[in-house]
Amino acid sequence: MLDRLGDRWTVLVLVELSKGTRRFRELERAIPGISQRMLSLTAKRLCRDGVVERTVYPTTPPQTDYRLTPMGESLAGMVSALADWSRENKDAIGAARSRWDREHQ
Amino acid sequence: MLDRLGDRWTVLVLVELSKGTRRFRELERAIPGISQRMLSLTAKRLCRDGVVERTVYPTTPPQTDYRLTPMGESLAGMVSALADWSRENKDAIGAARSRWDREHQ
DNA sequence: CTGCATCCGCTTAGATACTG
DNA sequence: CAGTATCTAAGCGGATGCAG
Repeated sequence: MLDRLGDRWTVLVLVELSKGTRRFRELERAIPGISQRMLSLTAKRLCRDGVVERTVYPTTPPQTDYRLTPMGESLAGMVSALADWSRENKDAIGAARSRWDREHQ
Repeated sequence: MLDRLGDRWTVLVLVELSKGTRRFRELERAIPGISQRMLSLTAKRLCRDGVVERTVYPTTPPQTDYRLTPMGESLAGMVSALADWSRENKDAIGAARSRWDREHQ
């Protein structure tokens, strides 16, 4: 299950959806660098896992809303905590890497 | 920073080290399926990031102890929480996948 | 707008063999 | 025991084109 979190985009999608319901294009714009393909794949997998729910409105142009399920909310909470941790320890990790790289030439 | 957590083995190594100091072989045995190569690479990266510390005893045969740094402890705490979550929601996710697969044939 | 299909290059993991 | 070196195969992600 944790494998999914390593998909590079999954965490970013979860964090964005934790802020509220988003459409496909909104997610794409909110996540710099993600391609349509990866957003589509990531969203599909999250839907399959039952942490994200998709609602399609058959309008023209079509519209699709993505939002977290209750299970997704709880997961996003933990992921956000991890994201906070990484921000807080960003400098310490950078320093550790610099030291390591210097000592190992 | 979160990228590292997606390395598939990183989480397992962190969880194992959260139980206490471990030697190379102990980690290898405790993590089914990991190869020497991946354990070596994973451990090295964690050392570089400053979350794991390595102590080498120049005995024969050689011995190396791995243990979490204080920063590593805090990270391992969050990772363990995620691991617990995945265990608790394992069934729900499995059910969601089965339902999804059935509906999407 | 919201995707899926295809092709392709690159990274990565795994297997294996070898060193100190 | 504690790694490193090399090779190979698979998977992932990006770009592009097309469809509803």
